[in-house]
Amino acid sequence: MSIGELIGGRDGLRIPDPRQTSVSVHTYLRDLIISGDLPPGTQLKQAELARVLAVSRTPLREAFRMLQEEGLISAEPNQRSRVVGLDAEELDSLYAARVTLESLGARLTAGKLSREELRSATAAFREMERTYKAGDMASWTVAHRSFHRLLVGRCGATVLRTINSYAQQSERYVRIDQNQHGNDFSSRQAEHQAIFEAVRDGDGGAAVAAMANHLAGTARRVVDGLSNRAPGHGTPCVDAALSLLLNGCSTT
Amino acid sequence: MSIGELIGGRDGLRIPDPRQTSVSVHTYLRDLIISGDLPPGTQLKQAELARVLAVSRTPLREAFRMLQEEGLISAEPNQRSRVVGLDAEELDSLYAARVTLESLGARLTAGKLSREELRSATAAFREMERTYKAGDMASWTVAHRSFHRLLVGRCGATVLRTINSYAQQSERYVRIDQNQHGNDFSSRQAEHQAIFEAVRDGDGGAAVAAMANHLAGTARRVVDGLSNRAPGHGTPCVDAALSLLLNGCSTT
DNA sequence: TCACCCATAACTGTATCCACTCTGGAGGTG
DNA sequence: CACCTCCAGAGTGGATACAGTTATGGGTGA
Repeated sequence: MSIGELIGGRDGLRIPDPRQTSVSVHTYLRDLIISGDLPPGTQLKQAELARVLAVSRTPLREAFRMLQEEGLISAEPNQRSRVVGLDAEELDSLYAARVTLESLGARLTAGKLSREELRSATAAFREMERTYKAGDMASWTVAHRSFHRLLVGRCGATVLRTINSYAQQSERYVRIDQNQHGNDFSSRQAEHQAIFEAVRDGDGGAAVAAMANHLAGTARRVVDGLSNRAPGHGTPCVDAALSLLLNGCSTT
Repeated sequence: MSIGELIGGRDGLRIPDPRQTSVSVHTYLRDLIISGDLPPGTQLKQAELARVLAVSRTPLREAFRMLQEEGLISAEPNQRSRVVGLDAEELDSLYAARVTLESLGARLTAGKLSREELRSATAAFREMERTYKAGDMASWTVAHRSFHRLLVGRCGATVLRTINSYAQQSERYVRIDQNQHGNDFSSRQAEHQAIFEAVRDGDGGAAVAAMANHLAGTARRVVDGLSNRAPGHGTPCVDAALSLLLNGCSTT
């Protein structure tokens, strides 16, 4: 399957600022990978992509380097880059780190959000309900992303970047989750509400517990879904992280 | 201060594989930044750097994009890139994440190292003692890095990449720590030993406790050292992370 | 002394060229 | 028929030149 065919139905590349074409290309390709339009294993040929996107190879190669640094594509010398896929094991450890980091982020953020930020979080929460009921999952994803980002907003720029990167990585597989378990929305929304209230009220412990349980639940469903086609092996890493966050290191 | 002068005393750029000049340039520049030879705020001019390193701008710009993705340099359109510096607050949150992630890594690795890996860790441990007594801090850093990496070796490729990135970021500031507190080597080495034994014996809880305490101690010294020139504000993020790892989320 | 302006320098993107490497198929060999 | 070798074409990586745009810094005038 050629790249031109794969992205044929999508919106084309937008370059709002011609001074940073490589950034636009990077964002565009990242979205293609995260959305699943470029499935794992897809070969990315520089010349073909440059022709399809109507940019030269120079900014394209810079975008490749950024994607490579994020772990989304592979890059071996003189070999075509490929979209990287995660197996169940890797996804388990990724989610374990995500559970841990976002829980820490929620704890560091608890009680520190401004009135303005709290209002934004509430708005995102309501937007999630609205878009879900309307079946507009694309907008739901945007609101969901914004909601989670606000609730870990005080953990420093570097850590925030990592959390975003992990969220993007795992978002590729959440799509599976959404399709398979589309009807337990209300319980997930209740989890979101619990996180929000704990962070709003400055209860760091509750924020950690709520965030950890929420993400661990997602992780279990996603990894299970991925394992349907392969031998399932559970989520040992996520379980370890969850136990660590809830009970501390005393319980081995 | 020009770049030529800053790196004049150092070894030049080595390009072992001419097929990946950009990777060599990336590694070289990263080392320069981490070592402090390029202090925060240093302007990086593409043309000048390309001339000094005897490479063209193409691989140089790819290296810049990778450094930017790692948060080591800033990149605004049509502006010179600058080496990014961390303030005490950002360093605190970075270390909080590092404490959390590496403790998780140690837990996931506990009891899973092969005999070969355990031997390598022991060798690195002894090398740290030898090089420290010999005053060869460059070699000590290499051994120390290797030691820490081995003890979190089973936490998945993505997380391992993050841990490495964080370690590099903070390594820039540990140098200060080494100079100021060079004489408590024995206690730090005891901490290293405690981590090693817990991981070797498969005691996940002890591994977490040992790793968390070790890194938190380093964090406090480093942040304190950084705050000498600025108003000190302690390490609230690291303290929160440490409490979370040791006691779980029940204690707020 | 300070504010402003302009020439210079620097960055970005594009295009093109060349060297090197890898891939995949044709053809030969056992 | 399976396997190997070899080679042409495709692909990547790097160097260089050029155009357009912007920041910078020093000189000038108030």
